[in-house]
Amino acid sequence: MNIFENYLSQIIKLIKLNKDVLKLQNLDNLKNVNLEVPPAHINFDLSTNISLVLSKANKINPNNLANNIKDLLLDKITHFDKIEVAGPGFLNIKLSKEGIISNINDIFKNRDVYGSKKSNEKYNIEFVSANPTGPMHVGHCRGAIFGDVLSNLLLFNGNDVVKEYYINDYGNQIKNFVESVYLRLREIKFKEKFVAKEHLYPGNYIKDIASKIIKKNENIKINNFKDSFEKLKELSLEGSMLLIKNDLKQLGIVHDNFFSETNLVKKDLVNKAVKELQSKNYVEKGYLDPPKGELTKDWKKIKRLIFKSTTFGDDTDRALQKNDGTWTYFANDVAYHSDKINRKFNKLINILGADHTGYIKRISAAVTALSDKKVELNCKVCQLVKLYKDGKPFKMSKRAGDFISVQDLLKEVNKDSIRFMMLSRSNDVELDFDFDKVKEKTKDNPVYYVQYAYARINSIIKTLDKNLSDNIIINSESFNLNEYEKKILRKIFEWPKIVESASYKFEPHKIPFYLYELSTLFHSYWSKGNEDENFKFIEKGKIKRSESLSFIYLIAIVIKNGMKILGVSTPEKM
RNA sequence: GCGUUCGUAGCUCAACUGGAUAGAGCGCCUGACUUCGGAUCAGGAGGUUGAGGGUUCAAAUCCUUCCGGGCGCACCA
Repeated sequence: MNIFENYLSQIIKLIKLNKDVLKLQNLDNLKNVNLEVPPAHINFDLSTNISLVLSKANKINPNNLANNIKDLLLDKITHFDKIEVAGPGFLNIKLSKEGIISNINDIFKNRDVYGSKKSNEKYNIEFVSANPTGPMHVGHCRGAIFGDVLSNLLLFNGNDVVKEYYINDYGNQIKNFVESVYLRLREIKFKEKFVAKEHLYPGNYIKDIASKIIKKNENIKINNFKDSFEKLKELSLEGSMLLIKNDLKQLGIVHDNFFSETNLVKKDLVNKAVKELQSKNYVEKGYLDPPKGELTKDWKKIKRLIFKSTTFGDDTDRALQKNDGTWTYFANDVAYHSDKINRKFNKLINILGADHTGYIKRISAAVTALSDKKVELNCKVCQLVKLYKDGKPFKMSKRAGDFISVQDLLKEVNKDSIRFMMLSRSNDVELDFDFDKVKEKTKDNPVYYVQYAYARINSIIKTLDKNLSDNIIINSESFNLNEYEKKILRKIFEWPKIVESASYKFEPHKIPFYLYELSTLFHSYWSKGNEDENFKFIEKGKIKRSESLSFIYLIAIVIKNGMKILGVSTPEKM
């Protein structure tokens, strides 16, 4: 339980007990009451809107109520030292010395898990799921890191999390990919010239995959594409997935499960899923209207199986069968999600690229239908990454094969910078990724700024011949905080709140922002010593005040916990 | 046309499921290095939160109508 939850529950308990004294009849909207960090210019530790919320429901003056609550809290909660009624009726609270020390000790006790909030859900989080037709490019990077960090965040809170990659190894794109490998194989073996056609993959990595296949399978039959397809598909996919897994590994991402679309079809899971939808009466055999937007050439009016996704708010019903009667990509995906439900996950998360926004309604509808509204599917969309180099936009073209791969990126920038940078914006906003900035080792590059704060802390600890895992004992007799330390402490107390809101809305970007702010406070705290001797931490190799030592430790604990969630290293020296 | 998403300082973005005087970084201006590591710090200027209307003690946040940008709109994947 964090500091806010702890005190809020105490406050609410007291209000309930003293309902009559406070002349409150209606306590229905107590859930709207919050306890939070006051704005920066207000010199208090906590702030609550309780009298504003309750005065409305009970039609009484918020200021009078606030004063009554103030007296009650000061009387009953020993950790509260001073309370002021401010603005329209906020209660600002200062903690007593015992309160502060008790909360600090709590942090030292919890250490690695400080900030986590116990939760016990079973999550499946699907991310990356890049087509297995080649290595990853920069565009995949954002969703990959977003998904990984979100997983870390949910794990930090004690949830059960399975990180999953859906391999789209079925359908036309794969066929084209395998054909490209096939032609490269013939190029190597029969010296046939590879003729680049529109539907084929031009990249050099196809050659690499082909030559690896030949090395391992000298006698592979490639006389006829149709006959060798199955075997070749298996080998080609092995090759491309190896590339992708290597890219992911270098970014610090490891999936728990790779789920193959082909297997889904082989195991007949699609039939089963469609039958299940049919039994629930969400499928009909009928005609779809032609698409509304631009005219499409190949549209045909054919009777086919249709999922009635409009029942759940989709714009139009969706086809489960193609013209030739085989299943659509969507039908397969329905089966995949049905399988997730059958594996007893109660929370599903999909991380998608911006170009899949239009897909969310139909797949959510399918999950709702299949689970009888019991399982929640949350789709998070990562907007585009715009690359900049030398101040100019850097265009990519996948068709021409001149896209920037994750490998290209890693050649220039380290993993830590990439991860931190990719999370430095909310996922639903486009992100400018500037090659030059991300290489800088200055304040312009926030990852170094945060790492540097941590390294500085370590340099102090080393000077004192101490260890970060040491137990800090706070001497309550002489414990006295200066203004900077009070500011820092409030920030430290805020950490659990940041974790909570980041997990609640699936918005991991709040963590880098917070860590940056915390680091700012630290660098400023540190620099006070440059201006004023009295603020130096160390004198003749010894710590001057035990308070400052405990603060350094607190900051280090939080930075470490935060960076661990981000999957970014915290070097002790830089 | 429909859906979706965004619009906040010159630029790039925050703002904790409606809170107090809307905050950072960059850029610009001023200052601090025989340094407890300057990969840093201190200070300053900079705003009608795209526009109008509504809901309420309280709106950048919710509703509504416009305006503008992104993405999507096959039975493809």
